[in-house]
Parts: sequence; structure tokens; C-alpha cells
Amino acid sequence: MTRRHNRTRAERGIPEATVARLPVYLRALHSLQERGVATVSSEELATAAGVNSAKLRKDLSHLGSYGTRGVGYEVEYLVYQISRELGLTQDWVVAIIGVGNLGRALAGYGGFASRGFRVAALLDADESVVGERISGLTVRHIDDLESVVAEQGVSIAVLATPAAAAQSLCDRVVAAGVTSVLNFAPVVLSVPEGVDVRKVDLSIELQILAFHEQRKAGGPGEGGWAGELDGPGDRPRGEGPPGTKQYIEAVEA
Amino acid sequence: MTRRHNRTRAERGIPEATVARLPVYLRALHSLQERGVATVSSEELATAAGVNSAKLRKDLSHLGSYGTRGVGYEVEYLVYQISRELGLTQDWVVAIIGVGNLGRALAGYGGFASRGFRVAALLDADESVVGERISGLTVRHIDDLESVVAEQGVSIAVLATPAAAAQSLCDRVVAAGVTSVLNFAPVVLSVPEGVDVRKVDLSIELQILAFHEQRKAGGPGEGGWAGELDGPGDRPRGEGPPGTKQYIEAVEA
DNA sequence: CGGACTTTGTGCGCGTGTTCACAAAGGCTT
DNA sequence: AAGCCTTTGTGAACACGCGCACAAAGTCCG
Repeated sequence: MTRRHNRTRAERGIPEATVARLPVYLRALHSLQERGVATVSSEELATAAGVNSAKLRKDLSHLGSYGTRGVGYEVEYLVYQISRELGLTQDWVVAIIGVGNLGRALAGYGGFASRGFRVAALLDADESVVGERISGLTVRHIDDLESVVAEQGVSIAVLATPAAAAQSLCDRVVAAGVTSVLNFAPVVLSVPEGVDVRKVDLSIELQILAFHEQRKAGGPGEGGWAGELDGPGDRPRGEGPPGTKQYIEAVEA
Repeated sequence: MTRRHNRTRAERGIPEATVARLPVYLRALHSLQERGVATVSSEELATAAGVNSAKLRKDLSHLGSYGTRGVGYEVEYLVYQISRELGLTQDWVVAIIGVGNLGRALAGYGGFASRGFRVAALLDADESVVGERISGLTVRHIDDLESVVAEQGVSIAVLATPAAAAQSLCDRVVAAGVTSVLNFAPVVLSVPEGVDVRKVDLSIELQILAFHEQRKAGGPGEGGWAGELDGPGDRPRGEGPPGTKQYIEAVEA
């Protein structure tokens, strides 16, 4: 441990994996705070967050040296430090684009406001929805997107539209100056350099679960590949693609 | 490339990172299929899926050798192979626990059925919701959870409940035999060995976006760390935790 | 005031995932 | 049938993240 200047830490670079866990730690800390806990050890906090304690300590060390050896971390202080690092000490203005089932659910989700996210606008293309009041907001028409973004100072756009509309709406919000997008539409968005996109895809999550579930039940497509090493029925490798032969057979197997 | 037996591929182990991308490829392939495209190169498919082409080829190589050099991949065949690997050639029975805003949105989400996921049950603890018909299903009372799981053969549970209820409901579905859980509640679930849990957390995604957004705007807490190398106002490292001194100052900064 | 005890912060080795770059394979043209 | 062109499949180097294990640092008690 080279003492020296106290800048040994990541100058600017907190690992992405760490950033993704900070919100989890923060939640655990809030929970502790509510229970009146003032101090917590890395071991306890790690358990609450569902991670390894060494990983937690290393994560926190990227923010600075905020623990006390022999004691642990002061909950309130840590809450503040993580909040500041994540940018939660300031307010973020969010616009939700698309007020279908999902958009409504998001508009009513309480987890946003409590974290410094202020849903300031709901927009939709459907005339029959425009004007409706949802969770204290009046739905605006998508034509007003640019002006709403400007007026409200929107910095994060949440796309909860059908897949077909997502890319063009994304282009519009980006053109309007938004540089962070949370995308619920099942499409890969392409955005210019400097714009961040995060994707939430329900169907992909289920598919990943299905993969593991299938594995537990034993091999792909049911039945697995009995004799892998040789003999007939070997894995179709370079079998010459879809002659429609063993392809169809496999379908019916 | 050592020819030999054609088992050089992962015997049973497809990397987790690859599994997470297969659904994305699958979606891109479906899109191509709808447009009547019969053959696609790794370069084209990679672009459509938003990944590097080498990565895509390596991912696909884990499933087998399904391409034709000089040509590319046959779309229909690849769709089938990926579907089979992910276990989408069979039906998966899904139960949604918690019929609030989010649960309703999920119940109405079309992206499930089209991928072999059949929502077979909706459950809630709120008497005033039980009996209601949503998306063709009648909401059952949570007391019936065990019997519903057994009767319908539920293999995947989707938790869309408040945080406080999630763990105990998770315990119940696991006890009832479910081994895959998709959790929307903002808590870390603990489950026994052999049970898979995937988490979708809206607020975490926003917090990660906020972190990057803040960074673009220049440093944490606004203002960044002007002189990092020396002088006063240096990064609080080992400054002795919350003496409440510069902690409070920073809050008001 | 000193020593025992607790807990942090991190060096280090390991495994996983990503990317480059290229030889081999197949199709296509002449 | 021979050679050219395209594209796959993968070896190898590199980057990243994880977790162990431990020294350093601090607390607390006698």
C-alpha cells in the first residue's frame, strides 16, 4: 500500500460492475437506516446486499476510504457518499414516452421519486390518451416532445413504446438534447456517441431463465445428445445446413 | 484448428454471457425472417444485434457449426437452433404474483406468448382484486398459490409484489416446486441452491444512468474535484469518517 | 499504556469474456 | 477444374472482474 498522495484511487474510473452494485448497497443501507442502525461492517452489509464482503469492500474503496478499521462503516455517511457518487443528491427530470400498460405502471411507480427522479412528463401518440391524467400528470401529445423536453429540462427519457416506434422516438429525444435513455422496447437502439442507453427486456429475462430451467431438466430440446463421441446421431456440425433433413427430424423429436 | 472429433465445442457449457445474447440474436433473426431474408452474414446479424461480429460468431460457435463459409447463416435454421438451445421449443408456464400496476402490465405484455411463455395464473393478496378478469385470466387469491402451481404446472414465477412481501412469497413458490423466479421487487432474494433468480430493477437502471449523466456534466456532486493533486479540498480519504464536518459542508455545497 | 481483537483495504492469482487477425472452407466464375 | 473471393471458426493476446488471504490500522479492555 503506497501511502503518498491520497489519489491512489481510481482517478475518474469507477468500474462499471461497481456502479451497477452501488444502488444495491444504497438500498440495503437505507433499510438499515430505517431500523436505526448507525454502523455496519462490510460482512453484514455484504450479506444484506447479496454479495461477497471482499467485493463490497473493494467497491467502496473506489469511492474513497470511508470505513473505520475494527468498527465498520457509518451508515449515514456511506449513504451520503454513495448517493453523491451516483448523482442522487441532485434531481433528475424524467419523461416517460408511451403511456400503455407499462408506461402507466412506470408513472405510478414509487421507487423513482424516492431516489431523486422526478417524472415530469408523460407523452403518447394516441389521441385518445392525450389529456388523460395519470399519477398527477396530464398526458401530452408526442408532437410536443421537443418543447416538453426543453421546458421541463428533461435529462432522462424512458421509452415504453411499441418496438416499431422506439428508434425514431429515440432519435427525437436525443436530438432534443437528452443523453440518457432507458429503453423498454424490444429493439436494439442505435445512438450517437455520448448518449447512454440502458435496456430492460422482460422477454429476454424469461428466455434466460428458460435456458437454465431446460438445463436442469436435462439437455436442450429435451433428451440431450446421448452419444456425443461418435456413431450416428452425432452433433450436427458442418452437417450442411438446413437440408431440411435432420432439421425437421429434430423438430419432431 | 484441430479437426478430430467434432466435440471441440463446449460439451455442456455455454458461457453465461453468450446465453444472455442469444435472445437478442433471436429477435434480430425473427425480424429478418419477417422481411423474407433467407441468409445472413455474421457481419449483418451482428450489426442488427448491436454487437461485434467476432463475438457473434464465437457465440454461435458454442451451439455448433451452423454457418456456411463464404455465405453466412441460414436464417430459419439458426432461428430453430437458438430456439431449441434456449428451450423455446417447449412451452413454459408462468405465474404472475402480484397484480398491481406492474403485474397488470406484465399480464398484458404480448412479448411472452410469442416466445413460448404462457401466463397461466395471476395471484394477489388483495381481496378486492381477486376474481377480477385481466387479459383473459381470473385473478386467484394468493392462498391458492400452492394448488395453482401444482395444477397448472407452473415452472416460472414472476414476482411483481411490494418489496416487503417478496421474500416470503418467493419462499412459498420455491417450496411449491418452482425453480425459476423473475423478481421485480426491489429486494435481494435469497433462495436455495438450484433455484435461479433474475432481477429487474427499474430504479437501479435509472441510478446507473444518473451516474453516467453526472459524469458527463463533470464530476460527482457537481463541480468536480478541481485540484486533485494537492492543496486543500483534496478527496476525503481517511479524513476520519463523519466527524460531521466536511460531510455537512459537502451536503450544502 | 500496552496488548489482544476486530475489521478494513488491497496485492495477487485465477477465470471469464472480448477482440483481433488469420487460416481454412466453401461457393462462384470463367 | 482451377483460382478467386467471401465469410466462417478459432487461436492467442488482452482486459476485466472476482475472491482469497493478509498486513495495516484502529478500537477496546484491563
